[in-house]
Amino acid sequence: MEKLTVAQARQVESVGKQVQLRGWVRTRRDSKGGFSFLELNDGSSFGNIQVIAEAVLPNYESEIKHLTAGCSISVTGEVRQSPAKGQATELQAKEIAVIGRADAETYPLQKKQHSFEFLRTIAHLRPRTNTFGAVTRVRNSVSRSIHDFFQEQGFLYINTPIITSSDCEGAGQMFRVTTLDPANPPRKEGAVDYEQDFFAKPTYLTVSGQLEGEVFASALGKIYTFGPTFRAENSNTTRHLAEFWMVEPEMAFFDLNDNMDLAEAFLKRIFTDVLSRCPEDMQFFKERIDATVIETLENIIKSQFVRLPYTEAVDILQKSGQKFEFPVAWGNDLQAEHERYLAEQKFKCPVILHDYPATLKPFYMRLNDDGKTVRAMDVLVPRVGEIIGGSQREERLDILEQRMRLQKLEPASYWWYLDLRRYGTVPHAGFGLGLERTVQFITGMTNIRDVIAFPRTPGSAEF
RNA sequence: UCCCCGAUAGCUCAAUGGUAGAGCGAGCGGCUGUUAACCGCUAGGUUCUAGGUUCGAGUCCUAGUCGGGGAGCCA
Repeated sequence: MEKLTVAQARQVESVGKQVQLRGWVRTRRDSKGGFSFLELNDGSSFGNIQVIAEAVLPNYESEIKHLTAGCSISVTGEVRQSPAKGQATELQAKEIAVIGRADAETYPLQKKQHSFEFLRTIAHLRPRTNTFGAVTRVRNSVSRSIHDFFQEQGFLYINTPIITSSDCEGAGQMFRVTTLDPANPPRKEGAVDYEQDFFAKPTYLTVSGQLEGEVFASALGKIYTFGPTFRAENSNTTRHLAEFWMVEPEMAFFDLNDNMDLAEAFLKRIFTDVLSRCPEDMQFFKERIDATVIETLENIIKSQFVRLPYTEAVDILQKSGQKFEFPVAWGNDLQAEHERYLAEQKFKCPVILHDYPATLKPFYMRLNDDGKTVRAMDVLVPRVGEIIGGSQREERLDILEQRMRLQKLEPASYWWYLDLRRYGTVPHAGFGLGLERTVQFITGMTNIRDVIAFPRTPGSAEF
């Protein structure tokens, strides 16, 4: 007996095959003719397969008539062309074995739409919903494209440490990692004595693999990391997580323009792949979540991203005639409302803002000849905002040290990072792409907590 | 962290300070291949928690908890 996935059984090529399918019942419809339709899903595709269960099956009255959403079953039978509209094929059951029941009185998922807020409270069951199944397949497609894209271009996939001792990577609050007893830590002159901690120094969860990525780019040329990242910021928004996944390519001998070219090609590849690999899922997002998602991706793939120096952006915003809550002035960070105006109203496509004032950006970004701006870039997309942040890195030792002191950082504690500039320094660049924000943008899902399996946010780490 | 909003049946919501309801879901029954199936009946409530005002509180007040949206931080 050939075991097929639901996705395979839904293909017309499977008609005539005797097969076994295993999965979870989505719904049961009893027909007037004294038999039942079961909608079976196993996650292999968005759509279910319709199983025809005739009353002659020995367990029809005892078991099949009591199947409800959530029950797991194994069905053997013949794949047939469906006589009715709605599906190409269906499975004529010869035998249905109930593997696991799901008491309809207590099973939280019903044959109806649930709010995303409610589904978050049952994160262990929400992968069984249409939406979360579709999100999961899209997320997988994105991850696969990330590897495919970089591998095909000769990048090496490297794994940078999750636990770090750099206490100031520059990207905000960090989670401390310790084995000390919080109720009674060892002390030395009043302060906690971290020399007695596991690593004999304070350690944290990484906020970025960039600095380590630069180490490998400075030896192997083109590399990328792809892993979890942690920020202990008390951020309560639809775009922030305390634990999220980030892709960080780093390339030797790349300047900012090369970096922008790469980021643009990278995003276009991800979008192209998802449209071709997940058409059914994307159609669902279009119909139920955001009518514009497919069109938006198609337009982006065709068009060129707008590349706009910060200084020009300020000019455009000041002359826009728009009323902004926060005033626009050179040297100020652009607010969400400004970025949104540029991406959603002015250009209606991804915008790469670059060459920001040095005072707004971290020490490692390369200083321009004007002495006022750095070779930074942010890729902004409509609705989600910043999806990529990156820069050309400062490869000149003296300027890098100057910039560190200016930002009150101690060069000595970055001795290994500075060694890259002392020995065989080269111009290089890189960026970070937020995986969840990318999935958000593709799917139209409004809350980032609904595009990751088990979201970690302030006050919430259930499951 | 700041601002705003909310919490009532399993879910989504309604209820002028005066007997807590509907739709969906579930159970049972009906129905010539259904597909958000349809029709009928039934069951289902500590109105988030603790105080307070009132003859009387789901409704008003105070505090708290949790959730949502926006802002900041950023991916």
